[in-house]
Amino acid sequence: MNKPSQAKVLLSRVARRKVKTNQRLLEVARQLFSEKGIYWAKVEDITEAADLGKGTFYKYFDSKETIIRVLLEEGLGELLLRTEQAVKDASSDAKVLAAVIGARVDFFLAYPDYLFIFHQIRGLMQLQVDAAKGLREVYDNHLRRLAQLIRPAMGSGGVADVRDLASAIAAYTSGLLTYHVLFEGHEAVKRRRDYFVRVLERSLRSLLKTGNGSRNLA
Amino acid sequence: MNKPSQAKVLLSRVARRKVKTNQRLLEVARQLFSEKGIYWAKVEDITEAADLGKGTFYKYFDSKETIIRVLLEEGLGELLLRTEQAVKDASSDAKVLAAVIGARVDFFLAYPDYLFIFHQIRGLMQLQVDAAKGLREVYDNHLRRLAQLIRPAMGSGGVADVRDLASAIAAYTSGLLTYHVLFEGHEAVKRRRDYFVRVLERSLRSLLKTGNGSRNLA
Amino acid sequence: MNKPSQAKVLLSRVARRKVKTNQRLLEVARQLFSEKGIYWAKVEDITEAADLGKGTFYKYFDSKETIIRVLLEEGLGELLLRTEQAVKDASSDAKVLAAVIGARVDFFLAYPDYLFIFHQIRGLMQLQVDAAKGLREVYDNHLRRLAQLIRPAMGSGGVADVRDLASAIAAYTSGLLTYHVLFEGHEAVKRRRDYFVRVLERSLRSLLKTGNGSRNLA
Amino acid sequence: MNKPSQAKVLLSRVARRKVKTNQRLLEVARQLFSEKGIYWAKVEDITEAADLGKGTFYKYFDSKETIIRVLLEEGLGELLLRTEQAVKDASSDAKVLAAVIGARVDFFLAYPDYLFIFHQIRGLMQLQVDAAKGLREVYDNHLRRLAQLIRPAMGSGGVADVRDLASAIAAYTSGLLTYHVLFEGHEAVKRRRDYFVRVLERSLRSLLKTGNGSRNLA
DNA sequence: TATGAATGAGTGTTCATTCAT
DNA sequence: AATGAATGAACACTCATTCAT
Repeated sequence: MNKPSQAKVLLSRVARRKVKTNQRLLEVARQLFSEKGIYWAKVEDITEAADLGKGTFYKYFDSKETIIRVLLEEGLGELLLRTEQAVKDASSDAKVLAAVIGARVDFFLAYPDYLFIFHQIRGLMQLQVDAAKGLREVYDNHLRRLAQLIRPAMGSGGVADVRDLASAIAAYTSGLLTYHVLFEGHEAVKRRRDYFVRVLERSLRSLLKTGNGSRNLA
Repeated sequence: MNKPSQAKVLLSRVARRKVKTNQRLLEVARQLFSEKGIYWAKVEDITEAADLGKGTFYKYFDSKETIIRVLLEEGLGELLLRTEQAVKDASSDAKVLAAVIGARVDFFLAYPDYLFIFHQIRGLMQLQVDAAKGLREVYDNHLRRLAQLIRPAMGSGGVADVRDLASAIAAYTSGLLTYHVLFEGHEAVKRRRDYFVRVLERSLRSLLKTGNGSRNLA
Repeated sequence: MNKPSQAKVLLSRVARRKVKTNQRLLEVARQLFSEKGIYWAKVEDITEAADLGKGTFYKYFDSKETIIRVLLEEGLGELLLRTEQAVKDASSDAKVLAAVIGARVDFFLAYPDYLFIFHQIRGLMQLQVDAAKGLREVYDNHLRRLAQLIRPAMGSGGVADVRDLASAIAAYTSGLLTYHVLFEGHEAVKRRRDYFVRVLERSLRSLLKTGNGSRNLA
Repeated sequence: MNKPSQAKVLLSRVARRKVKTNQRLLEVARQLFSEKGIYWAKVEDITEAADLGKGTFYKYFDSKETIIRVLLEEGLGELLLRTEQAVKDASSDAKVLAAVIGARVDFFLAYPDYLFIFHQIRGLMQLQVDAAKGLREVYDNHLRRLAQLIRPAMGSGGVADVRDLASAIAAYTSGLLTYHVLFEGHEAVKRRRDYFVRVLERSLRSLLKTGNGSRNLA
């Protein structure tokens, strides 16, 4: 009765350590990718900043590409979580869009590194390059889930596909914020948070009304 | 009377050939940078696609970085040219903004490759990387000129600096189009050209009215 | 009591290996530079001869230029060490010059590769080429130290500057030996070691007496 | 009677022009090789300095290696010519050595570029590199002829082979001058021309007396 | 004949990844 | 598990040489 419990405690201590190392690598990578760019940030830069041996990196991630994908997954995961909560909390269908946008804006204001990383990854995804394959899948999955989330609240708007609205929400929000954070700084944007939410909602509603007969390229 | 003319023809034939090769390299680079990304498109990819020897590239451009900058310069140059014409053609100050936006939208619809290249370059510019230095200079110069162009037509709006409006015009336009061309395709966006001009004008005017007390980071 | 010692042994094994690899690279480079010339000996030739991967070279030396400089520094360092010892051991001021020359001759007979490498580097140093910059600094530093070493023993000879004598010692010794080792072979020169010391001393003393009103170009 | 003469005149004009271009290339190459070094001076540097097209170089010389060899041949040819004259002018056998040395010193003072070029070429010749083959042959030929020239004047000295004396004359002279021109400047050495001749004669006579049982490596 | 645009083998260097310790 | 020394494929770039004009 003691042994197993001891083993469990020991294991969980090791396990906790592993989780911590994993997170440290991800955090450091996020920051470096944002500062220096995905290609210019070297694996060794990451392990050095995380105060780990270079080999350790490969104990946690199969490759540099993998950590990029994991970072994308984590970011989009957290983003979805917040979006889900926002949808739940919305008092009416009419307020869902604003709530969703607000959640996403808040996410990027909480993790501005992700703005620049997502900018780079969006650039990557559209390239005819192997590195892009896995990323596109992750991103598409996020859009799919986002679409499911907002579908109930959307009437039969002009947009043929809620999926298109989802991708527009994603693109507009991070596009707009990337630009403004870059030029006005994180703090200034934070202060005008509500303004940006309003602008985005208006733009997206306008998109909704117009309809666009788009074919989704994804 | 024949000799000199012949010589001239001969000379201009060689000269024309050089100009053509230069253009071919730029065109091919533009396409490959757009398709595969600036990082993944190798110099040899470019020369191969242009059906030239690898060394030839370096007769025309000092380095890979140089061709990226030249491409940026050329693109922004053409963009400015069209913008200038649009401002001249505008029948009133009130129509200048729409004209400018229209010119820029038309540019990107004419050279969609530039959308993706600019997206990448904008990503590059903000990085703390040597490669970014020269590019930022070129881009800033463009924004400065754009600001000069629209200044006369702008009253004293809420935006402290016309320069901020200029950078917003640049960022909003290519940001919006990048996204829509990617997801709806070039043709679909072309058809809705006027819609996008209207959307952009409205967003930018809204920005103008709001004012933002931004500090320009550039 | 065992663990730390084990760890220490383990660490020193790796450390020793590193030192060994470093030395192997330097040795191989010294030999190849001497045999094939600094220009014709390629980095890959060196790593191949050292039975290492090409990338390993750059873990130990920043560039090919660096290993040349390190080789020069090491050679001149050892040369200075032997010269210092010789000066200390000299029983009188009058014997210092002969002792210094003897030490330098012995050095080159012990490491004949350095004769040819120094010949090349001296050629390099005088060129108006970037590669020469760092080397000249190292060499000048050596001459400066050599001058300090012999100054106490030198009266006020006809040479305005002991520094000039130092550079003459350096140049005459390796110049003469380079030629004779090349034409008579290492062994033959070794046998006549004392003869060369005498010849060099006489030539240098003659230089001293003459005086030359030279301006030192270094 | 007219035609051939015309043809001859025309031909000789062209021929003269060719000779001139040839000489210009050689002169420019000599200077650049001396200034920047044989490897660092590019073929294009030479043609550019000579104000010729790059292709023209290859109309006159098969390769870069060829021009180096021609330069060596020309230099050694002129050197031999002057040496021959000096031997002829010598009033007695005893004065031949001094005359030969004087002629060679004067040559290098007239064409100091050759000092640095010969330094480099001597370095090259000893390398186990293909580029060295042809050069060694040219140099050896010069030494052979130099030996023939001085043989009559040499009694049966201690040197087993006059050939060894010849190579010593060649090496000592340019070795000593290279060093002194480099450190004291061309002008200073010119002023002390007679001193250097005396020093060299003494050193070489000392070599003669000693004998060395050397095996010639060439 | 003179040219210089074009070439591509060859070089130094980088960096993601592996693996012995 | 953690490490970091070692690796080598891959890349940007150079330059002697060729050849069409």
